[in-house]
Amino acid sequence: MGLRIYNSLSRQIEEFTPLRPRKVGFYKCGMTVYGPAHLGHAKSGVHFDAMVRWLRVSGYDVTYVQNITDVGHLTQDSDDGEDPVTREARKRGLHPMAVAEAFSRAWLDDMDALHMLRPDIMPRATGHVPEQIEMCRELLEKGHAYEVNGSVYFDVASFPGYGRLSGRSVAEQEAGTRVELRSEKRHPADFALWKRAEGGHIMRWQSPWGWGFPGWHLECSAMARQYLGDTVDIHGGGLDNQFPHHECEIAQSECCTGKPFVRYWLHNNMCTINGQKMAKSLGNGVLIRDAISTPQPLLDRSGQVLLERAYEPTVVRHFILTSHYRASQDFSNDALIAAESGSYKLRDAFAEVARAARSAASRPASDAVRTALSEIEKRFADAMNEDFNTAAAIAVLFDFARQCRSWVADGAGREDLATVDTLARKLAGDALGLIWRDTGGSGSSKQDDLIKMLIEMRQEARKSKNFALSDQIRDRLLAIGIELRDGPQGTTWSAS
RNA sequence: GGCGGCGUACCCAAGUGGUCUAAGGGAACGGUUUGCAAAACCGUCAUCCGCGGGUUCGAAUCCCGCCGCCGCCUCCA
Repeated sequence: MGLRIYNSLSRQIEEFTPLRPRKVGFYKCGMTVYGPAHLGHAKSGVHFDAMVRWLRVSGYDVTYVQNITDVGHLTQDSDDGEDPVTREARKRGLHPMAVAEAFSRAWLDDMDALHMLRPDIMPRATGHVPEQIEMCRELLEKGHAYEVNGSVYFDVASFPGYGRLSGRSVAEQEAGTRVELRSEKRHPADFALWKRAEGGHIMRWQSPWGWGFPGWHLECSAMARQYLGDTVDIHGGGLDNQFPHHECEIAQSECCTGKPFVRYWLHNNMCTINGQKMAKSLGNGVLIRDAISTPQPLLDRSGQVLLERAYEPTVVRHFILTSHYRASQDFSNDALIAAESGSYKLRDAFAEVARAARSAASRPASDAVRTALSEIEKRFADAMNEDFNTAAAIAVLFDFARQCRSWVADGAGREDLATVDTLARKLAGDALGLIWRDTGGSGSSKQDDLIKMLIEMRQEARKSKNFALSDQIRDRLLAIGIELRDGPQGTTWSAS
């Protein structure tokens, strides 16, 4: 069975067929770099990362493009308001590009921590101004845009498809929209392709219409076209960007190229924390960097606990993947604790297989193991192929982990265990990006040797029934985060 | 006001017409194991899927009504 994905455009699950066989052009709306990334960015990023990983594991040659918005994204509406990057720069007394640079790097750090694959191309809006001007020019030429006082607006009335993605009609919207006075636009739904730069505007470029800067929506159309061609296979982003951002992208791109812009639109749902929307006004936003490294409990503005402590990045990732990308997900301390216990169960089972694969005796490969593995792989693929059901895929991993334990306990041979280990790395690691922090025990460092020595001393104490001493060794190691585990094959340990 | 989504056990969360007396995880409880623990393993844990109707041979899954929660419509992943 091949991949089936939910297409926001048709509102149903469709079989996935890329434009060119085995090749996928994947564009994801990246972030606007005026602040550090929060858990919402993590949810979106992790889910789209899992999709790209799965496409690649499935044999597709994916070109993954994720933009960085560093100019043009206005805080108000398309013809008024300030660029948030510029606003942040003013607050900090920095150049806007310095702000963009700082938060771009911070975002890369967060992505890396959560084991998101770096996009193949991370284009920036400011680096593609000529392309945007060119697109603007084409749209004017084709009669889909008009210029007013140095700004260029897209003429929504010229594109009958406008509203199809988000299920709105321009006429309906007019009724609910606040009356826009003193607007230059012909129609309230028209949006800016190019904005005239007023007096003190720092981020500005020379254009056929004078000094100005590009509108937010235009960058994605221009950059997607630049790197993926007129039609991209998959375009992803947050549900909150479905309207107006994606709607506007479609209008610009299709009017410009005359071709369908996107074959499959994918939208991830939003997240909440303790049942509430994360909002600046509530002071309950949780940054990725805090979730994975805070030394103390995270509180909201009213002193309520958001997260008791930090969680390993892979635990955060695991938690995100236990819900579907189109479902909303609530972050809470309890939920993360539960995810942590479960995630470490997988980690430990797979680590044990890897360990056993190095030490087990050689033995002819077993048909039973081979059959079980292909069964696991099939169930996992079925889950992922059904609109990237990562939650169901993780459920398969738990079954897999249980079997791993029993193979090791039953003394499976080195060859079988190596095959098991390879599959575990493929499904958990390559496909889902569940790559846990090294818990030690590979036996190569001085610390490992020391712990090994203490374990041996504890064994001596236990043999001579000196339990006071053996327990003391165990307890004191635990106090510094090293947990001993006694098993039939001896004692293993892991460091937290 | 307009548009859309959701409500599954103590918690998280899959499943969207029959294989569902509902996956998986966490917690809890009982047991095996252990010098004692931890880990691991086995077992128990929703006859039922917000509530009330309806359609159907058959519904958690479709339709209608109600209640509750959330999102979008202005920037947000």
